[in-house]
Amino acid sequence: MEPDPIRKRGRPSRGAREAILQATRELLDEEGLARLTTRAVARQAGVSEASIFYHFGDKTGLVVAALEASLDSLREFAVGLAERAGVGGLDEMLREILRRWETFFDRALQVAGFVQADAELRGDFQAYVRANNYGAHRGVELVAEYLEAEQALGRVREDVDARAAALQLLGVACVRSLQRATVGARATARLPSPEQSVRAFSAYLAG
Amino acid sequence: MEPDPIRKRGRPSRGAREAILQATRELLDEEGLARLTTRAVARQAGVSEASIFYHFGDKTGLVVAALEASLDSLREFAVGLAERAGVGGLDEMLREILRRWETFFDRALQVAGFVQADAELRGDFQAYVRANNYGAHRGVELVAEYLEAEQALGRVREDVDARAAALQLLGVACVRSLQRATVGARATARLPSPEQSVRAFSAYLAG
DNA sequence: GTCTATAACGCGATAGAC
DNA sequence: GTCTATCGCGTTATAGAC
Repeated sequence: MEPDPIRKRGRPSRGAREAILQATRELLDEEGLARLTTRAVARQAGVSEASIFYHFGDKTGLVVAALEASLDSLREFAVGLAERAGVGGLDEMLREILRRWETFFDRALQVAGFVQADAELRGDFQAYVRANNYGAHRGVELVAEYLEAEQALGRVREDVDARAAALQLLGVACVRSLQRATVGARATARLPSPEQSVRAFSAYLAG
Repeated sequence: MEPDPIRKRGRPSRGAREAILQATRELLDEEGLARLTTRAVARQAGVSEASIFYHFGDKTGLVVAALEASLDSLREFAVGLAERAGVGGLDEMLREILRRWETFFDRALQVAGFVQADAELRGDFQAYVRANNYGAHRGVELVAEYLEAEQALGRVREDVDARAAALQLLGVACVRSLQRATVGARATARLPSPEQSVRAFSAYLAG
């Protein structure tokens, strides 16, 4: 996916598609989804606007292609989660879960909120999410499976509701991410720290 | 969009300001922030675009004025929360908290995400939030104060970390709201229900 | 496949009459 | 205070040459 780490300058007569995707990711991080225009992407990638439409059909196709890649990291972590029950400390893993999902929510919130702000876009986006079986419930299920695996190992009390607990844990990450988005990165310090949250949470889990 | 649905009776030669605000709120709910144009507001309110700029200076002034009002309901509930400790069942109150914040997050997520999607807008918005001392930490503090008041009454265990617990509770509301935004209203059924969440949560609080 | 050029449109905002 | 009319700009997307 990243054969050419050199920033594209001039006209890439081959590899325009990759240059466009790379430029899109960069602009998304720097400027945000609302400022992402086909014009800016073309300029950053060193191609013409027409090439974007040739390769991706329309602007939506471009954005979807660029965002899909962002999900890969969390997906990889999440699907292997239950298998790692018993490995390392429980608190350690809970912190890692918090950290991973917080990073994910940073992007998800941006996309979700942007899409939510446009009634027509919203419908299309929800259909896309459903078709790919994305959604918060997937995360809850995977984390719950991990907690259940820990229950089987005796590190989590049997009478804990794993799904409810998983939702609570992801909720902490979600609010922290929202706080960062609305008040700024440093303002997350005004919330209970991840360490404090995990300590309280594992006190509950371990009884 | 049929030609001129005439939602407003005639031209409000007085009360144009109120008509504009009302139209703004309606359009925000119906179409979303991204589709909110001064043109659409003018049409819905039955005034000219120029009147909007006369009364609110620019589009931002209009949006801020309209959104401020949306906060009133939660603010009123939240500041009186601690005083209502001991009133009614604990579970009942937890459900009410969940319900109130979920409604709030439905709007907050939309605004936060939209703003997050524009780098320039983001800075201005964060400054505004800080100036008004808004942010998730306010909610955490107010809910924590309620839980502490319940601790004083003996309905919540003394060794529970009230702030960490408050963050968990609001987190549940936040994820549920995000699920609704991304997957659709009915998809919240794929998460643990508010009742299930409250049951697990109060089992933790009460020991 | 990629370019240049431009069409077609909607936007926020303003000028000036009344 | 409110209107009509319009300006200037940025946007997505397309046509047609090469």
